[in-house]
Amino acid sequence: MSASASAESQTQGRAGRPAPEHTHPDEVSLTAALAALADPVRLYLIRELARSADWERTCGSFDVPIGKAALSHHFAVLRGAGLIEQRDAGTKRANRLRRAEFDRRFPGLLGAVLREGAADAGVPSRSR
Amino acid sequence: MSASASAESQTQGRAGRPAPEHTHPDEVSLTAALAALADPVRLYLIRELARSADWERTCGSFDVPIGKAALSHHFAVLRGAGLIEQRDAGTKRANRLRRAEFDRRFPGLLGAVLREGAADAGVPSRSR
DNA sequence: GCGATGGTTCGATGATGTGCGAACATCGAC
DNA sequence: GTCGATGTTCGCACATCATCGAACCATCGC
Repeated sequence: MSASASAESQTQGRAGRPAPEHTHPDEVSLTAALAALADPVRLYLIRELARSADWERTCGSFDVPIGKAALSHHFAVLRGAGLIEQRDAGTKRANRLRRAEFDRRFPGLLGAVLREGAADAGVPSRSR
Repeated sequence: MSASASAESQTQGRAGRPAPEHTHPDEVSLTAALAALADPVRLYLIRELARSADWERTCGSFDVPIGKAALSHHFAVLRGAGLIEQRDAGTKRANRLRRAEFDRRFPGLLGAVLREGAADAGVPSRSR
């Protein structure tokens, strides 16, 4: 960090919170992207985010049968795969699906995954 | 190759060999499909099979830096994900990518994965 | 028959992933 | 300042996965 506080702009750069590290889809390997998508919980999160407007959903607004710790981990994985962007909003954390960027990096991939309707849809079950 | 006039059936239903169990793409969950694709070795196999004609490549014809046991395992995974079909050909085992069937089940998925060119392409490295 | 080739199966092993609970940090509200 | 809500981080347990070497089995060619 430099002397003058930089970029306190739209992303609501507050001090204190780790200020989530983001990975751009361009820096993500196909294997990593597929691995990030190959999980029922994360798939569900992606699907829900795709149905919602940007920044509409906070991390806690998802009905998943896991604890906070595990959920936080899943969001970190999605972030690391360039699939979502996060922004601090007060005490909560808002999310957005990086559809355009991810689509440019992996054309058709997200579309194919989201097109898959009812099969794996719904709240993921407890069994892996 | 056509010299073998055993003519039991083309899928070679012989006794002895396990006669590889196949899973149709229709019975595969999206999660399972993605998990099967989310591995450098398997991704390489799929890519190579996509470049080759049906039944052209045998299991041992791939240049991968792993032992036979691991390779056999990977083929089993691909089979279980409905991605490939295998047929016994004498002492070898021939493979084919189930492109059409898989495409009907997951439209665009294989295309998106194969479209991804040089990034993860080539012989997979030793590091997972 | 015999041996060589090509794959599969069987443990074992190390790595990775997913889950939890507890402790901690930050923010908004009072 | 204190409290409650929201997430993150830290071990830790447990399951799954990828890999290996060795044993095994079926087939082909001789």
